[in-house]
Amino acid sequence: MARAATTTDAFNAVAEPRRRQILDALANGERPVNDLVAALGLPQPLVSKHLRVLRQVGLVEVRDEGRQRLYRLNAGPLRPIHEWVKSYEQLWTERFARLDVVLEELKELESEDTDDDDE
Amino acid sequence: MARAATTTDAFNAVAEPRRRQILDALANGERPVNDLVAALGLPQPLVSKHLRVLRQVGLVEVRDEGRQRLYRLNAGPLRPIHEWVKSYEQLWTERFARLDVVLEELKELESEDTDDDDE
DNA sequence: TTGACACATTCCCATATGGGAATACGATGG
DNA sequence: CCATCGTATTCCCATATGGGAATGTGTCAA
Repeated sequence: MARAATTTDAFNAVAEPRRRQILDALANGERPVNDLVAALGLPQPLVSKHLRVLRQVGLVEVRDEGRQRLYRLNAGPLRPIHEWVKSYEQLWTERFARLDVVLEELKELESEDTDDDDE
Repeated sequence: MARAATTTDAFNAVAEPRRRQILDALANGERPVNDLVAALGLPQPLVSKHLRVLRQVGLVEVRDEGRQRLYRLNAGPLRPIHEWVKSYEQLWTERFARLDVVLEELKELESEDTDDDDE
C-alpha cells in the first residue's frame, strides 16, 4: 500500500502547508476562490485542487453565488486533531518537568514501602 | 513535486495512524522495540521504519541498553500542531455559536453609527 | 449569440510512500 | 568462535501525491 490518501483524514489533509494557509485565510470568513488565489499567490487550478481535498474531509463548505463559489471554514473535523495533541500538551510545559521530579520521588517512596514487605 | 516527505514535519509524520499509536504507547514511558511490536501487532521491520520517521522529526529519542534500543517520547515537535489547531478550538464550541450572534449585532450597531457620518 | 469571467477538471510527470520479504548488524551467552 | 536475540536496513512494488499545462463548464453582460 502507498501512503494514505490525503482525503482520508483531517490529519492527512492538514499535513499540507498550503491547505493550512487556506484554512487560515478562511478563518476570517467566507471567500471566493480568486480571493484565496490572490492571498496565497498560487495558480488557480492548484488552489481549486486543494479546496477539493478540504471539501472531501469536510473542512470547508461551498456556496454558489452567481459566478463565484464562496468557501467557508468548517472547523469541526479539526477536533480529533486537537483532542489527540492536547493530551501531549503538558509534556512540553515547564510545570510538567517539575511534576516529573515529584513522580520520581513518589516512586522512590513506594519502593521503600515495598522493601519492608517483599524484599 | 510529489507529496512532502513524512519526515518534513511533525504534521506529516503524525498523519500516519500507526505513528500516532507508537507515540501513544510511548506516553507511558520508555520502551524497547519489541514491546511496541507486540503492542501494535505489526511486523518488526515496519515498526522500525515508523520509528525512524519519528526519530527524524525529533518525536522520539533512542537509548542503547545492551541488545535493546529503548525509545522514549519527545513531545516538543507536537507543539506547532497544538498551537495551530488550538486557534480553531473555539469554532466548534457551542459558546462560540452564541458569540457569533453577538458579533453580528455589534456589526449592525457599527454600521448604524457610520451611517450618520459617511452616508 | 458571443465573449469574458470564475472555477473545476483532466492529463501528465517525478517522487516518496507503506508494506512485504529477505537480509545485515551489533551485543550477548555458551 | 558461534548461535541467537533484538533491531535496522535494503530491495521491491502499487499507489497517490503536488504541480504544470491545457481544457471544460456555467454564469453574466452586451
